[in-house]
Amino acid sequence: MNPDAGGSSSATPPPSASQGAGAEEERGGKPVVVVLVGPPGCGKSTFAEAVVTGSTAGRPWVRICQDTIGNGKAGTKIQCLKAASDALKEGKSVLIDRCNLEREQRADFVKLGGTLHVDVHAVALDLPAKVCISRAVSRKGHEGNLQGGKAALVVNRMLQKKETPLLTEGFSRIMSCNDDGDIKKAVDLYNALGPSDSLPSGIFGQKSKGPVQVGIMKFLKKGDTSSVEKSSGPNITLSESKQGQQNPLPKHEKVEAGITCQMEVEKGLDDKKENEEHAKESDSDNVGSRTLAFPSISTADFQFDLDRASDIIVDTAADFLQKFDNVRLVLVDLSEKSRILSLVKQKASKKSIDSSRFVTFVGDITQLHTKGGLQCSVIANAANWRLKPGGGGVNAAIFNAAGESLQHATKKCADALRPGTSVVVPLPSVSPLHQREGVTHVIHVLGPNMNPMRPDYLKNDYTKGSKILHEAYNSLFENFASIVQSNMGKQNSKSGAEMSASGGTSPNDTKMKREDSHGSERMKKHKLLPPTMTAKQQHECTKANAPNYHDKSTVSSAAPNQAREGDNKKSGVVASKTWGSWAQALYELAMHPDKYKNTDSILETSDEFVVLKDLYPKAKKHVLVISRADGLDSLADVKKEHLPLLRRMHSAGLKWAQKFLEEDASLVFRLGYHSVPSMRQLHLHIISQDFNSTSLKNKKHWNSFTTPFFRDSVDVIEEIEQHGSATSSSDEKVLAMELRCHRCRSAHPNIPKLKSHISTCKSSFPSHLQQKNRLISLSTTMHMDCT
DNA sequence: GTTCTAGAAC
DNA sequence: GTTCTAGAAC
Repeated sequence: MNPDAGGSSSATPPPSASQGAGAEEERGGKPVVVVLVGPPGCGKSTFAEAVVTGSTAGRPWVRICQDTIGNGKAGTKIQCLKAASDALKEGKSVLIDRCNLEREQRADFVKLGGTLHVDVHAVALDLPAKVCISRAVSRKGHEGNLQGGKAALVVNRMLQKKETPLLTEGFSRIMSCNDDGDIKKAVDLYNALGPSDSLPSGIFGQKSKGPVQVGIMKFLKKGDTSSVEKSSGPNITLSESKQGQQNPLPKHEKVEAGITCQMEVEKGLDDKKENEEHAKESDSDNVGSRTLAFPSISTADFQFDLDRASDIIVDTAADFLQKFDNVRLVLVDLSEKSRILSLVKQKASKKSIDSSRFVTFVGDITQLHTKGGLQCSVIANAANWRLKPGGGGVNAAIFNAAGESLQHATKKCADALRPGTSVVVPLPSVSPLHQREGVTHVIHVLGPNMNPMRPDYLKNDYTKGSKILHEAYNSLFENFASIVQSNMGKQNSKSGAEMSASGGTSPNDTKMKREDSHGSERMKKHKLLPPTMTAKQQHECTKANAPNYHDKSTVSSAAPNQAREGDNKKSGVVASKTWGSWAQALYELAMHPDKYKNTDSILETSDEFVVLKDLYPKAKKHVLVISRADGLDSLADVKKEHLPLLRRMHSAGLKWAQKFLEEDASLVFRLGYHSVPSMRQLHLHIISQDFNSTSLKNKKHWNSFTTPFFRDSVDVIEEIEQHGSATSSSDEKVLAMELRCHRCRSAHPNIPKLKSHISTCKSSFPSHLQQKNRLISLSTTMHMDCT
């Protein structure tokens, strides 16, 4: 408290209510800034128009639309700010009709409101992505010229970056509309808003999408005994647990000091009566709902070192159990001889972990209740990155046991996972796993992969691998804790109120809780979901844009990726390469060529590769031979074992070059790979050397085909034969090099001049290219035919 | 004044 | 990815 500040005259007028009111009276109203938040196709403009034209209460409204602000054409944010400022000064309320999905994009409008002492509202049009996409795709004559197939891409990309508006940004009111009904209600609300009326502050209409995570420490952490009864740990006797709440284990789950609970021990539970009794007791003390059963992550198919893995399991479990009382972890493996179980058991006992709250269990994770007598409401799945069933092991077993409903539920929650993250999927009650085993939640976890045959292979880098495995378990346990907390919140509304009240600064509980859940959503977005476009989004994008499997020969859009990589590093997830949304198209095609077989872009399909015309050809003839091997994304992944594949891809490329030469004998082809491809899934370019194409537009396009960035297929094959890998790939710096003719090597100041030059340059190709069949022309193919 | 590019925005 | 535009380059 600075007495000077309090006593000083209003050199800088504080945004006090009285001052604001005085100004309003002068202007005869109380303007407001309404920042619309939503992707293209969400109906922002319709909303704004409806408010502007439908106002029944006399409030003057101005729609500030960035798509039309420049004399009917798209303008800048600055123009919008200026227009908004002018309107507000005239006492008019404004609707900011631009996407405003990211905090930074809307910050200036919030600031403007602050400067002019008017309330700033956010209206988030949170319609389902597919609704926005389909609207954006099908609309005609859009002011911002965003329609058709590209709209899908744009919407998807924008939604990835979406940051839910927060009160802490400076909004006095945030309203979420989740469907057209909500939107109508919001329009009605603003239409009925008189010039001097104001709307209540706070957050309205937000759907709670997941378990609340913020505040969980307060709720479960040791030391906060107000809402959680402390576990008494291993010293409690079984009889004392009759009241249930205190002992995390029911008496039927006989946990030895050795902490391994084997199925044999539980055989007696097959007795129906006892089972019923068990179930009853479990229900009453609810231990099942506080138990997580999990398989060892990454140690099966992903071949993670068992010794290291067991250390990490014990470490993360110990940390977790120290932080949270009243929860139980069960490490499950099928075999009695399981080495990971025995290692974990050993290390856990050395570390003196509470053996009643961390147990190892031999059995089938999908039959813990019926066969093992264990009640575990939450089970973890060692998932694959696409969250798809199959593949064998625990993943296949869980998806099989849970039935289709798990697949559907999973799709609703997430589309893909990055190594080191997990996602909670509430298991529908129709699922056999729910009905039979009492599993209410499955948490999919993706760990690090040390298997060269699987995606995201870490090449035995255990520094990275261990970090990711740590992350994976931490993420799993945190998500588990959030489920427990959410359950307890449901059971005990008093505790929930305590949690909110203990938030302290919030004027009302509802607001606080909503903000919390909101924070949790953000956390979920940043931490749990993959930073790149989700598989579902990709799918929808592909559907909307098919065929969308063009090759992107530039890296011009790498910036957002890099930013996201930064985020990953922060959260401990280290990715070798982040593939953007469009970068997935070839992968999608390679995995499911049948889906696209009716497009004329696909020239040939085999078990090993797909040949297709590049959607944005950089020359008269430009096709791609795409490998269909999962996990083989670029030259960096190529090993000796892939040589036969590379040779066959080369042959396929040659065949197509020859076919094109039959049509146009003047062409010359080069076959090669980009050192650093923009799209995942290894693909070989077959490109004619005329570079006569309107799609070749910039320096990066040009340099990606005419500098050492382009790696001739023959050289790649030779290099792998000799060294086992493609070592001499050049980096992306060469893409910024000066523009030189690929024939005479003359330099040119810009793309148009260069293109003009190459259209007439008749120089022979550099001698280096004329060797080893790097160039394919009629003469070379004739020669090849002879030999 | 016109052309071109880089970067923002979609 | 494409479109658009401000400002650099000519």
